[in-house]
Amino acid sequence: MGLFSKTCEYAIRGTFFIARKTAGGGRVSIKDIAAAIDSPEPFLAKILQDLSRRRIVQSTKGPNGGFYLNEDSLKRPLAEIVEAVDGNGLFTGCGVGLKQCSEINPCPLHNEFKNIRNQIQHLLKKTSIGDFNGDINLGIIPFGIGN
Amino acid sequence: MGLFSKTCEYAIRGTFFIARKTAGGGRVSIKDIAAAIDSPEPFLAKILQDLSRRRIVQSTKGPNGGFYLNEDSLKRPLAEIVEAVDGNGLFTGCGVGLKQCSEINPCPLHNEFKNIRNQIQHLLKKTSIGDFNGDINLGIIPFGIGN
DNA sequence: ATAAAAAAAGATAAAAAACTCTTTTAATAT
DNA sequence: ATATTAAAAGAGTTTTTTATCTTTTTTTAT
Repeated sequence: MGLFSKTCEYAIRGTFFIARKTAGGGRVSIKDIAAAIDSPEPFLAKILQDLSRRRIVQSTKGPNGGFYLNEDSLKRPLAEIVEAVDGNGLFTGCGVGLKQCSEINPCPLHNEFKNIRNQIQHLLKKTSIGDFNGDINLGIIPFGIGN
Repeated sequence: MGLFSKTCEYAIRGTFFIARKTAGGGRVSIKDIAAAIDSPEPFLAKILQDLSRRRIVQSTKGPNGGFYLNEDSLKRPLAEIVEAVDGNGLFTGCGVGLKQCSEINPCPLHNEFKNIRNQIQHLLKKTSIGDFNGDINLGIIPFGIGN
């Protein structure tokens, strides 16, 4: 198990790919996204459907349709995708699930976990969906051939 | 989803409880452990069975039997429980599952995730199962009534 | 030796996550 | 208007995780 569920990883990778691919305008189809980010197409379709309902990504049907991102969406933090898909379990509660553990009565590991989780949250909040589109990423290519 | 699977949380809580409860000698039964750490008894039994096979906890059958920890086990890092139960997915690979991402060709988030995961690993490695038994924990009580 | 206690082992069940397939709806080009 | 394209919606299926139940084995006390 990684930090995120598989569903969430697909959601992040898919959204990053849409951002990059449609940076100059246009749309990209589920088929193309799925192929590029190595995810099962119909499953990804469901995930993006959900993100679309939540206005995290945009889509249109019909010829020349597909997924894209508007300006607002590009500015959204990664944290919104993670929260939408995995909830906030990564950021809240006791790290080891102790009922009696809280801010007031912290378990011995509480503050250390809290520190780590705050860092995760900070990273996901400061990173926006559109952050890695341009030359900013210094030649690093986050996706495979055909990106 | 938190950092760990539920199975792993039960394993950690259970082992901590065994450590504390048998610090002065003796054994503790699954029944008592399950009640104290708020986990389903037969499920916890399976988990501890597994940890027992891996020599992470000790057990004996029969009257006055139950679970306990020997000196070696008390010194083991929490990381061993986590690895045994959840594997090393939390510490390795790309944070968002990018195939093309690696040390040599890192994705834009690679190093930030790596840093966070190293911290998690360090915390789990430096913390031993027996660490929170004595006065060390400064009056903090990690378990409920009857601990 | 026998009975009782307690974990180990094995087999099964329920719930959640991951994944697939089919039909419907919306958009566009002709 | 019609055909075509592509996502949305809905209804499954499969796999994994979480949880339960029953039987067996081991240990101890009597």
